[in-house]
Parts: sequence; C-alpha cells; structure tokens
Amino acid sequence: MSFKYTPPKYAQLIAELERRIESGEYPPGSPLPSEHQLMAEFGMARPTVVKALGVLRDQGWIVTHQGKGRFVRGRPAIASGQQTRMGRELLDRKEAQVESSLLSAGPVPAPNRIAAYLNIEPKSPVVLRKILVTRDDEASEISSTWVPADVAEGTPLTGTDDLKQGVRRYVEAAAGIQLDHIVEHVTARNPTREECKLLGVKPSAALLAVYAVAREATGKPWVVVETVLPGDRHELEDAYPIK
Amino acid sequence: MSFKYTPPKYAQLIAELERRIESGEYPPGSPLPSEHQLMAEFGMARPTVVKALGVLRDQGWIVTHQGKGRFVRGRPAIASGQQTRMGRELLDRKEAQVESSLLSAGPVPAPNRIAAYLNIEPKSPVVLRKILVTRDDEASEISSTWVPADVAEGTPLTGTDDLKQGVRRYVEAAAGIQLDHIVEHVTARNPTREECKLLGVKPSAALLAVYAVAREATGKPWVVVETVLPGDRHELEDAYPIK
DNA sequence: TCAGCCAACTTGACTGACCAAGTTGCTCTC
DNA sequence: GAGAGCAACTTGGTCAGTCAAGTTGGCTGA
Repeated sequence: MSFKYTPPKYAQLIAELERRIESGEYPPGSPLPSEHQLMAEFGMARPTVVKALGVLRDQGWIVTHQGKGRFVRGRPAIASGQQTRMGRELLDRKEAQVESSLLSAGPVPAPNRIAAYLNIEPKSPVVLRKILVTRDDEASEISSTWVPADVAEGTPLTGTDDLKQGVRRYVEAAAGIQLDHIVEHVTARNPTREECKLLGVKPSAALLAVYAVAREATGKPWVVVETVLPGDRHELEDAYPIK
Repeated sequence: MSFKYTPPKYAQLIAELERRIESGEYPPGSPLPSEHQLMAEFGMARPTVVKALGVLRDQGWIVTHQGKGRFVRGRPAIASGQQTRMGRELLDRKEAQVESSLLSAGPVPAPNRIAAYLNIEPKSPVVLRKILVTRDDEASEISSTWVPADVAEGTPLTGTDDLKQGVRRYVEAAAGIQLDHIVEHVTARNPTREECKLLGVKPSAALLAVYAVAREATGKPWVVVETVLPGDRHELEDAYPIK
C-alpha cells in the first residue's frame, strides 16, 4: 500500500514549461504559447494556467507584456535567495564540524564598533567567543562572536566545549526571539599583532574583515559574528540581479 | 476634466493591511482576519482577497498556515531586491555626474584575473578605462572598467569625454545584449605604487577591492568593473534575510 | 479522565465566466 | 500613401462556486 504524492496541477505546468525552456524547445526571446493555448493543451482552467505563469514570472523564467504575450528569458541565473552568504554560514557554523581551536570565551567590554553594531553603549558587557579556524592544516580565519552578556549567560557560548549548534540557535533560545535578517559589513584592515601570529601574516598584510549583525524582524540586533581572513588567500563572492 | 488612477482592488487591500500592520492595529504575531472576514469587510471576492494576501506573504509581511490562519510578521526588514549594491552603482555610474578624472582609456592586454572573470584568454585585448573618483576634494577610489576590445571599439568608453551614461548602456548597445546579473568578488590587498600616489595611502595600507562582473542571462560575462577603496575610509554594507 | 469523532472553521487548489486594458493587423477613407 | 477605426488577439483583474486538506474545540463513550 503506497501513497503517491501528486503535485498540484499548476506545479505540474510550471515543471513542464521549465523543461521545455531548458530543452531549447522554447528558446530565450521566443513567445510562450498563449493562455488559451495552454488551457487547451493541458486541459486546465485559465486561473490555474495564470497561477503557474505568475510563478514563472516572479522567478524570472519569463517576462510578460499585457496585450502582447509572455516571452522566455530562460533559467534564472540567480536563484533568488539561494546564494550562500557569508553571514548565514557564520551564524549557523557548528564548531564541532570544522577544524577549529577555541582562543577565548568570556565577558569583555564591548569595543566601539561592536557596541555600535549591537546598538548598546561602548564598554557594555558582552561575551566574546573567539576561535581560530584551520583549513588543510593552515590557519585560515579568526572568527569572533559577540553577544550581550545577559543573553549569553548560561549558554554554551561561554563554555569551552565545541559548539554543536550554530550561534543562531543559542541566541534565539536564550533571548526567546527569532533572528530574521543579517546586516553585513565588509572592510579591509591591517592585522593586529595577535592576528599576525595566529594567521601567519605580516603586519602589512591586508585582511578582509566581515561583520555579520543578526537582527530580529523589528530590526533589533542580537549578535555580531566577525571574521577576518587574509586577503591574499580569500575572496568573497556574491551574485545578484541587475534590477 | 481630470483622470484619476484607481489601483486594482487587490492593491488597495494590500495597502490597507500594510497600514494596519504598521499602525500596530495588527501587531506582530497576531492573527490576521480570515479570508471570509476580509471578503465581508472589503466587499471583495475570495480570489481577490487571496491574491492580495499572497503578495503580502511573498513580501514577508505575513506568514500563512493552512487550516490555522495567517499571522503578522511585520514590515519586512529587507525589502527584497531593493538594496543598493555596489556592482549596480558601478555599472550605472555616470562619470559626468561624479567628481572624477580620467586616468586612462585604451586597449591593454587582459591581466589574468580580469581574463578569468571575462572568460577569455589572458593577454587578450581589452579596453581599460580608469578613473579617479574624488569626494569632498579627497581622492576616494580608483575605478577601472574592462571590456573586450571588440565590444568597446567605437564606443565612448575609448574616448576622453566624461561618460554621460553608465557603462551598462554602452556595453548593451555595442554587444546587442541585455545584461542580467552581476557576480561580485570582494577581496583585500595592498596598494600598487600608483595607487599609493593617487589615493594618498601608505604601501602597507589595506585596500578593499571589488570586482563586479556583469553577465547576460545565459551567464556570459561582458564587462568587469573594478574599484579599489581604502579600508580605513570605506565599508561595504549589505542586508539579506537569514533564510 | 482520556481518546476518538465530528462539526465548524481555516487556507489551498480548481473550475467557469465576465469585464478591462493593451497590441497588432487589416480595411477604409481622405 | 497616411491615418483612423475596428476586430481579433493578448494579458490583467474580478466574480461566484466547489472540493481538498489542515486545525481546533466540543461532545460522547469507554
């Protein structure tokens, strides 16, 4: 006795039209069959056809022009919202799953930049958790997590064991909120003396510094994850539509 | 005799629901009125109500749960696709509208990195257009545009006049294509001797280097716009949803 | 008291129909 | 030959109705 999931009709139409676009049957720039033709071919009501075509338009597979028709663009080069983003990775990184060593984990006064990102007073108590990440036996990056002390208290963030979950989980649970979006800041700077030693770079080296500030839906920030990477060995990559 | 645009009914419903969410009448976490209630209150058919609610869901104002109802999230912190992106600005920048001076404009052999981004052989002929951008009478960034020579030939990119349009327009017209998306690479490096002189920084300074590669929908790249900024004076900022 | 069932409620999907707005090509008139 | 009008076609918006799938609360029976 097996149960078979049948997708809704509009989803089936989406899949078939994508297949035809991908196969070249409907090449970029060519007109799509009219709604009326698709209704006849697939035996569907117009609103069902229109729903499928609406999804394809929203995803960027086609463009529509009232009175003229719909035209093929092709598989969207950018899968909307699908890109890997540095901040997301940092927030969800499980220390137990990467080669890393804990440098420090405990309360410190918030430096000016971190205080500004967290919207708190400079020198407010925050918990700093700092690790050195290694890749292929080479020191690769230094990652620092900054959480307001009253939130981090009692969480594994202040402990010495490798984190089995990403920072996000601990902060969400401790603060009883859901993190919504990340504001990411990228800059370049020279390394501190400590960073020179840990990363094996010269004092004149150029480091990429990324600060991912995670906020809840209202915009209130709850955690900053900073990572510094030697510029000669790392490059951030991102893709987005032109308009 | 005046003509007044009346938005479609579903758009009016969207606007009213957004207003109520923003005003606190429907606070975050609270249930939205059911479809049936909205139909009665606004005198609309169910598909019209559903269409409006679908847009609000897609934009992140609400979340929906079949059988349970729809719940308020609030104004999305990230307006999808609305962020300013460095690559977009670079591609559409009109030299005539910024304080800049032309450093060079002419054919050069493609350096390795640029060739890789343009998917051409190293040392292939490309046109390099390089400008120094000034802000508040201070040298701020060096921007270089790299276009395959056969595309740039005959365009204002090889000329000495300030560009009145962004690079995008010239490339699209010359190549007879439409640019679709940008793949952006960010790294940190030390300045060249020339850059030290132009930007007024020390050889040990850390520069942010941004390469925006503009591609058509098929993924074929057509132009690279590089910009280098002193790290101590610049920071890139970006925001995106966590999931 | 607890578990199961059912009714009422909710959103998801689908149908058929009609009117509005935009596009294009053909025909007719000047 | 050029311009205007109209018919046929296209997508955009709206209505009314039905069935499917999921949730919740109340009632009944063990």
